[in-house]
Amino acid sequence: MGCAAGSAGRRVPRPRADALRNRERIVTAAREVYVEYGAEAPLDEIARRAGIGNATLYRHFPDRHALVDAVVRSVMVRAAEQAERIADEEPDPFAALCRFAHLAADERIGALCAMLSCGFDRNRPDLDAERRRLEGAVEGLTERARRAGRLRPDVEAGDLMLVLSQLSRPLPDSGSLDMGRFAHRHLQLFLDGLEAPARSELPGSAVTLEDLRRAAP
Amino acid sequence: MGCAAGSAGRRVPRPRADALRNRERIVTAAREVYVEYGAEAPLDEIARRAGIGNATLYRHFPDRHALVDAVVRSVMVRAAEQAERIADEEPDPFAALCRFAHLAADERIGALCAMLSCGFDRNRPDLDAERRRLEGAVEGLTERARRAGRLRPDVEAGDLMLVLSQLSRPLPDSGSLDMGRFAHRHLQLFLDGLEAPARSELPGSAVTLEDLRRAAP
Amino acid sequence: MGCAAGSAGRRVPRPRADALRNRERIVTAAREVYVEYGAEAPLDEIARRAGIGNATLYRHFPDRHALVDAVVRSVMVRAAEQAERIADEEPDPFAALCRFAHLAADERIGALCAMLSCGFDRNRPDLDAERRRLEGAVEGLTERARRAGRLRPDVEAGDLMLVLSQLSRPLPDSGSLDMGRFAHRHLQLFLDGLEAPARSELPGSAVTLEDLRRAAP
Amino acid sequence: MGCAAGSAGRRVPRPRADALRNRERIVTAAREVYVEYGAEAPLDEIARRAGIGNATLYRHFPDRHALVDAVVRSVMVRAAEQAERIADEEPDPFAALCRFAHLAADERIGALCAMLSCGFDRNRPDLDAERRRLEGAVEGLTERARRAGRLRPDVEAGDLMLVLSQLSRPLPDSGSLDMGRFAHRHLQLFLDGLEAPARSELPGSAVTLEDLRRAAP
DNA sequence: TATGAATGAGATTTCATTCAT
DNA sequence: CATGAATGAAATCTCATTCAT
Repeated sequence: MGCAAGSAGRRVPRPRADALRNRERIVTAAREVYVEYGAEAPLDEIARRAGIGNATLYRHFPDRHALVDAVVRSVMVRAAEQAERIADEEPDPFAALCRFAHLAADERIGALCAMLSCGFDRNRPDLDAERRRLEGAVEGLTERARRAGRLRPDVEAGDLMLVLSQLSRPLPDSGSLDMGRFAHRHLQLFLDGLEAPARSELPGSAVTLEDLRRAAP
Repeated sequence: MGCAAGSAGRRVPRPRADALRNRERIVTAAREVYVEYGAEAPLDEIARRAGIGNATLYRHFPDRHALVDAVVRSVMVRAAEQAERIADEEPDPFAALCRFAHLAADERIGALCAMLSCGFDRNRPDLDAERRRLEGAVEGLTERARRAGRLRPDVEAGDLMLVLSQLSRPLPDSGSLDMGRFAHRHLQLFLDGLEAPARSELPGSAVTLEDLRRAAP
Repeated sequence: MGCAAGSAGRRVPRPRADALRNRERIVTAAREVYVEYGAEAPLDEIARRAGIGNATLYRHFPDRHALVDAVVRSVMVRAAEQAERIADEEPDPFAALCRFAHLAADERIGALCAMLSCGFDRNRPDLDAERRRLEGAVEGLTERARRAGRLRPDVEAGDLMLVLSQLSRPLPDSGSLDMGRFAHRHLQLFLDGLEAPARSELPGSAVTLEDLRRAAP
Repeated sequence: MGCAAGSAGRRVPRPRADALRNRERIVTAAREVYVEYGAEAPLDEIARRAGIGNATLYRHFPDRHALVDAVVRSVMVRAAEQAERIADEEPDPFAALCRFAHLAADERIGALCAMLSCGFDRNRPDLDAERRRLEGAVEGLTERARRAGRLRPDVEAGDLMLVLSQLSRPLPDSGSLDMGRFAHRHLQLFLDGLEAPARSELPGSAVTLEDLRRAAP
């Protein structure tokens, strides 16, 4: 069957190759720039870094929100892919959780949490699929660890995701400071605590992914 | 005769009472606004909130940096005071650490960590006194807990301060989300881990306050 | 001899059917959009409304001016056709004038007067034929009424055309206001005055179509 | 009694002289530019013409709407003043109406009708006073003429205002065309018709000022 | 001294027009 | 020939900082 004229006469013209490439370059540049400058980064800087005119950026993403959406989506997908891969490869349930956490930190998930938090907005049903995929993968990892008795029972996947994001967030203007070094250290410290038996009753209730989902602006 | 007009023509005018009050109001307003808007808050908004003209703000603080300095100094002092008070009042070394951490989170120390990180800038010797006072107080608390065997020995005061700041940072635009709830929960989770025996070797070396001091932009 | 494939290699390709249809759709869409948005309407909106790509629009009309020309030409032709038809059908000379005026108002001739005024530009000899046809038709109507003593003798066809355009121009952003209602009312009021005997000497001299012709930018 | 500390301790600092002067210059420049360019005139052009920086314009008028409001208010006041003065000076009721109409045309009331139509917006209660003043003055003139039997009884003040605005509107881009000449001519033609006895029943009902008031975007 | 006002530099966004598929 | 994409120039608006009262 031909890939093109499948269904009725509708015109769904396949996106042009160069446009796709540009779109990709914009999202990549945006992720870098967001990590570097924060979410307030000037769009012109993103366009410059992507090597395109600023108006081209607006053709692909009608406003700054749409670009953030795209970056969030891409980050979610990458994180989900890693979670799924690790679930397949790593036999030890807690080690799997740890590997995922450190990899996600390397993915700059914390630097992008400004945007990620938007991604959990219930008003963005267009991110639903990606969100559910990521949630499912992370919940799979935590559930497995919990069943194996390797995770404090009062801790949820949402707790992990939020702490992970916060601990790996760059300090604003922390030019020369290598946050990565701190992030991995503190993440491991935190993970160690997750495996140890509970010592105190935690204040508040567990943070579920549903909580994060309700959190958006 | 006022205390000012000591020698002949020299002018060492004691700051007027209203000027002092204005200065105070500006710093208070700035702290609120920074917590609310982030460090990019428009200076006019701060002036408005303080109930003064914008030019008055510039008379007291020649540029945006000077104002941040003042806010940082005030936050440092408040945190140091609490640390010192708790050290006096709380007999249990680990409980003292915990109480300090939660109180500091309530002080929005995380919301202000953008500015705090500036405060550790080596180029601001005018913050030296306050910084040393805060460092001393927190190191006192951690040292006491460590000696009592209630703190993982591979953890430093700087680790605590940094994690504390990160975990209590508000999510950007987290409108309806009550970060306080999460902050205290995750802080406690982290503190529980600090008390438990080490389960893994932490990556990187301990974060000392000296490290943070070197981190500034 | 066929008109097309006359000599050897010359290319005088008869316009393709679809190209003609596209051209027609563009002009129709442009007229609608101009009435709706004014002459500043984005060309992309016109292309969208016509259901074609924007570059196609440029193929047919090299610049915004050319498109306006085409719309003006089409409006002129429609108005001329009506004037000619009414001249044939309506025995009463003044009633003919009135019917033409009200019909032209319904044609949105006022909404398009921005462009019509361009149409009288002497620099557009390509509109000459259409302009002369419209002028001829309207002058025929006024001349007949004047000869029958039903029209103030100091009034010219150009006066009528200009007043007609002005009175039926939509107010900018007059969202809910039904200009049609006002236009027809005030047009009739004006026409009543045209039939009545002169009460005062009019300032200025009569507006001839030649005047309008010289008016363009 | 001092002019300042009249009532309680409220601070209503008298606007500075230079600011007032600037405000005045902006409004004047805006009126000119609107007449010339239409309501879409670039704000930078207005600022340039007023001889101030563009940001100063924004200090006085937070957005383009606020500036239009100010221009509308000023035009309304000038027109009302003229109507009142003429009512006092001109003994002949119909001549008074005519003088007002021609003067208002000279005031470029038609060129500004884009903005005037906004001025009749019911959502701008801040224009209420000026609007009522103008309405009152014009209704006074028409009522007097009607009572004297010098005005078609089926015509209202609103009809006059609207026709007056439309007939004196400049053609878009009518660079070299002297609209003033046409405006006065056609206005007089229309006014002649208003004094003559009715020849036909007008379509629609009279346009009251209330109608215009309801017309806004 | 305190203040409202002024300002230029920069950010976001739109649009007519050109380019490449 | 038709089209989506690209683009620079311009318009609106914001804000840190300086100026004048």
